[in-house]
Amino acid sequence: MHYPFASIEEKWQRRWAESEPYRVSSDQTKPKYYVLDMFPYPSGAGLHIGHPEGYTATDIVSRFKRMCGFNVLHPMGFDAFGLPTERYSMTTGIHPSIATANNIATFKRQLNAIGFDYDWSREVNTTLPEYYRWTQWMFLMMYNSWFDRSVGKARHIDELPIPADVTSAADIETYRDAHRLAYIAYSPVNWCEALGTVLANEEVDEWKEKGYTVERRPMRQWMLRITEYAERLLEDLTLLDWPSSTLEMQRHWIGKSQGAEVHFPVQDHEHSITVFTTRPDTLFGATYLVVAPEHPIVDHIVSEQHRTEVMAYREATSLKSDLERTELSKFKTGVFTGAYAINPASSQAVPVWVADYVLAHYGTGAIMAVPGHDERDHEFATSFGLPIVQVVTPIDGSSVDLAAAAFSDEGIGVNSENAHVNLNGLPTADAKAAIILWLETSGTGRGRTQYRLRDWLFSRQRYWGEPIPIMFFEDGTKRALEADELPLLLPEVAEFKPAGTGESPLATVESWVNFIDPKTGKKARLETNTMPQWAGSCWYYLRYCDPQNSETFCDPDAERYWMGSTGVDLYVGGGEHAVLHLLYARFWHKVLFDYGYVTTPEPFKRLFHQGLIMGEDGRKMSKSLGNVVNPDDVIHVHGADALRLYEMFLGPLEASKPWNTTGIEGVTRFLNRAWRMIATEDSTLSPAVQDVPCASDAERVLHATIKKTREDVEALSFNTTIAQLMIFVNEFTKLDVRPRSAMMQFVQCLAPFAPHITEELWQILGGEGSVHTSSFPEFDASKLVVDNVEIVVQVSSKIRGKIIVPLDADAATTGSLARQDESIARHLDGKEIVREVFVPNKLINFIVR
RNA sequence: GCAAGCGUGGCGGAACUGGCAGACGCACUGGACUCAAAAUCCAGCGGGGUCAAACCCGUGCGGGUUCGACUCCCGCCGCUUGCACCA
Repeated sequence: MHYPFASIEEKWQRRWAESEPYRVSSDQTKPKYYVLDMFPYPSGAGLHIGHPEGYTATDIVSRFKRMCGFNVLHPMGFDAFGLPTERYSMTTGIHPSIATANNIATFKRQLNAIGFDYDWSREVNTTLPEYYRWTQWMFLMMYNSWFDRSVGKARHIDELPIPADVTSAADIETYRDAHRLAYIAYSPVNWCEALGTVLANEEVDEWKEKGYTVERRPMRQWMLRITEYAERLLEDLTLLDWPSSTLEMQRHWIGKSQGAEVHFPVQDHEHSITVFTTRPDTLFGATYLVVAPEHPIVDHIVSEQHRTEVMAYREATSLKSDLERTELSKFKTGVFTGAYAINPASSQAVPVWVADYVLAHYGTGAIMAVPGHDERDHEFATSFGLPIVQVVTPIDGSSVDLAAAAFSDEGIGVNSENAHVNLNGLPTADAKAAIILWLETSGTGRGRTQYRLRDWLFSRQRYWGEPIPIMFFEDGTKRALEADELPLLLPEVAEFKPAGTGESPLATVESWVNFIDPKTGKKARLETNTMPQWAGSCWYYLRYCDPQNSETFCDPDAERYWMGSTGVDLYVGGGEHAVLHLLYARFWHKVLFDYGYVTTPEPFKRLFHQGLIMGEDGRKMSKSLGNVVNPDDVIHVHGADALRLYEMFLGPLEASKPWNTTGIEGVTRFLNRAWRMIATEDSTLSPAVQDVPCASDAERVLHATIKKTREDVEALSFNTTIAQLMIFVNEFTKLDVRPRSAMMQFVQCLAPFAPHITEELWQILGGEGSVHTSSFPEFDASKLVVDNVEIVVQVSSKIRGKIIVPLDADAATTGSLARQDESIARHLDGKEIVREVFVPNKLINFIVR
């Protein structure tokens, strides 16, 4: 006999839609709690079973916090720009905005069917002009900013000091452009000549498999200067209550390393090659240099004799994907340029090579190779017969065979001496300091901190994204739109095919691209690149605080209230966003912070990643494996409350765990038992429920349940909360007469988990108003205290019995009671007790000989 | 290769700060109810051992610390995730 979940859920969802009990209050006198989900990309496939996991978790927390007296913000929205929709439109001809609207409608229907408490009046949709207007506004904020390293923060571009020798208007603009946080650069992209388009990284493999050629080609791109924030992004990680693995990943992604740059003059040229190294102490062992194939100096220094070979190598490199350049190439390749550079420490002439194991975008794009003390250089030197010199020896004085392998540990300097500096005998740390001092005094280099983090390639050659609000005039100058000219709308088009020139489909919309600028009267052409999908999600959490505002992205009062002191109190989402989204959003937030638009240096105080729900076979759910579970089906058979409860009961929120179809019957059974504990089959109050006081044993279970629910919900440990609620039902079902007040408090504990059945039971019990706006029950610690406790008795650390003693009995009392126990007496018989270990209310241990 | 995390019954998982391993649920077994089945209720359910008990073994493997280790330390093995020539 099932409780009537279908009619109950339908009824309450309808009532909630009408009465809006979850409408966010603007009452700022109450303490706020901001709990946020990572908003979904509304794909055509609808909700999958993984979505409700994190969403149920935040829904439970939001309902719990509301019942605890907080003003709760628990919003939802859609991150709807993106490639899949654009590709769908290319094949179907349906406009992306139509497809997006349809998909969002499906998502909302499905989300509402699960009974989430979103206030839909605060919904955001990144593709609506009222929203992306502010995304563009923030882009312009960065465009109009430079990073003042002396104070470590962004300032308006007008405040950028212009050097005295920069005088012409054009030069000043060029100088400013070189400092803007949003700037144009020529950056390599995946270009496919046959398709006439730029491909996203994730598309490259797909097209290569189909036989297309994809090359890395530098193209004009917008970049965001996130690297200026590297140090702050790294340091402020300490302010966060995040999973340690995510913090570690962000640290690694930022990749701070200390070292030095060293200038190597090139023989018979004016040029010198600057390298970055983290082991400047090995400078005397640098026997050759390697520059990245893309390094501009190659053109200048390559000898005639080697030019053909070097250029061919460079060409071959551009055809390799990043993957082929790294993982798949087992052997290092490279070619000699014919040029030699002077090692400033040893004064030796060393050959300059080009090799793709050196990355153009890291450090200076050139390295000094120390094959004796670096594995990669060793491998390369061995392949090409380059000399290997030892300049570091192990601390323990043992000898190493550098012909066989590099010695890359720290150690003691050897063979490292010239007229001015001597590293011999110095431990690595001291040697580093000594050589950096010499580099700086001799002008051949300097100490330097390097970050692995790269500037953010911020443009996409796509239609379905935010247009970049910049226009270019025929005279080569450009103008950014003013705030009052936003939003710059996407034009309505019927074709989404790329322009064929590497530009976005927007380039083909003549009426949009070319126009007369009303402010200057000049003929202008709009930027045709659009922003990447990450853009909209960089600030959506701020828009939820004040979603309808047409004057500003978020009213300062609303921002201060909802984001003040902690930022978002709890942010739940998949671990796949551990680096990019969370790093980008932190970056934007810091720029906003520099201008005082936001109150906190960090947007998300506490972060939690829900684990993956796997298929019943333990493998990742996927259509091709046929192991996908559809939430609509589960709701149809078991109800939304059972779905919610089961997803939370499956295991710890952060763990990945397999779905189990019979498992959900367990929670269904629990809900049925809870129903029968309180109500009859006719949905009236069970005659067993009466206005009687609680017996003390039952009362202890009740208070333990309240305590456990309060504590475990805070800790997001929902599976153990549910286990306790099950214990409650098991205990109280045994009673022939069940106190009404205990039943009501139980219903309140269950309410955040199963909002529909509890609302109905609350009504049956005669509760006032909605259970979800009632006050969460308090527990009384004195009701948890027991008179007697069971104590474990061990003899020589082996459990030999259990005894009941009064609470807080002392060692003497416990010891004598224990000795009276028959089994204990037998084990102690004829033995000498050499020691007694006593833990109050837990155990007593007799150590015997 | 580097980094982080995880290994507990047939299964999902619990176990505070080192103190009764296996809460809760699934599956399974037996019983009650039923003409029968479903549903429901009751009981059992790590392995060995015993008529029953006593007792022995048991948290990936090997060692260590401790009166006492799932928990702490060292070394392996396996799995998951992320990064991947970052000089």
